Amino acid sequence: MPELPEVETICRSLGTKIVGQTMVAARIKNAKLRQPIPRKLVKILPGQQLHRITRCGKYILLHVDLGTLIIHLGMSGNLQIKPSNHEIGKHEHFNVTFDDGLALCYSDPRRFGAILWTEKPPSQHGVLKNLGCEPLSQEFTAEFLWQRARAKRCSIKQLLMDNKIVTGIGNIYANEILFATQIYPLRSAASITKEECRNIVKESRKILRLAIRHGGTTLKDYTDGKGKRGSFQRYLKVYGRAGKECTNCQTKLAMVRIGQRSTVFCPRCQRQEAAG
DNA sequence: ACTGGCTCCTGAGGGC
DNA sequence: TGCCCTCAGGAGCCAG
Repeated sequence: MPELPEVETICRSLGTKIVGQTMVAARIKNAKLRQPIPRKLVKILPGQQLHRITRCGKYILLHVDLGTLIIHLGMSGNLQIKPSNHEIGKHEHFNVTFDDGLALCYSDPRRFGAILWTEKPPSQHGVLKNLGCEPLSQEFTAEFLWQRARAKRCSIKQLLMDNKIVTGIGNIYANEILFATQIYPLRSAASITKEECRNIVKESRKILRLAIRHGGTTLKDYTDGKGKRGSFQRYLKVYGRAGKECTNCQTKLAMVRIGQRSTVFCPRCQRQEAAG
């Protein structure tokens, strides 16, 4: 489901409700996710206070007394706050209840997500230690992107979706960023100029920030921690619009598959050869 | 060391 | 109505 703006939105919506609360119980209904949910969580979480909720790429980190819960939502995962006596949903594989009568519930129909536990600094955990830079951080610069891109043989779109280089950009936002920068998605990453990198960095920040401000993109069932839908889907210019008119030049938008993912672009605005 | 392709899983939607 | 096929917001793994 979620890319950076959706994960960020979820973190913000959860924080106001449960940070500072103490866990009283943890339940695992179906441990079978991408990696099994550690059974020991049922024993070790009760009694621990939730201190902070942070985000690392598309990972959500719940910092408690003795360690950190690392949560990934995969394609269809969701985290929501519900009353602790709520009816357990069909795909609600895990939940934690707090001392004030609320529960944090993890649902994931496709079970591509993950719930992990570490007692070390989370940045040392295998899923986090190799993550690239945050696109909204100062570290993400034209120079950084250009240096990484020139050494790669993949397309620019795959580069943007490579979490070891930049974290948090998935298929929707990669499509939107390339449209905004008028770059043909199949262009080789190595052919992207420093000026184009500057533009990619600028537009990435702009699009991701705007998406966060609108609570993320709800295509089907994504909601934040309080069950509220996002509205950034209204601003999507290419994703999900194959065959429709380009908002810029009215040319019919085209679709190709890159690395098994649908890629929508404007054949006129995002020309294969450099403009000019 | 890279790269592309496959895979995990469920559900929705289209065509027949 | 129902069956079959395709597609879906992610990312780890493996062969080449």
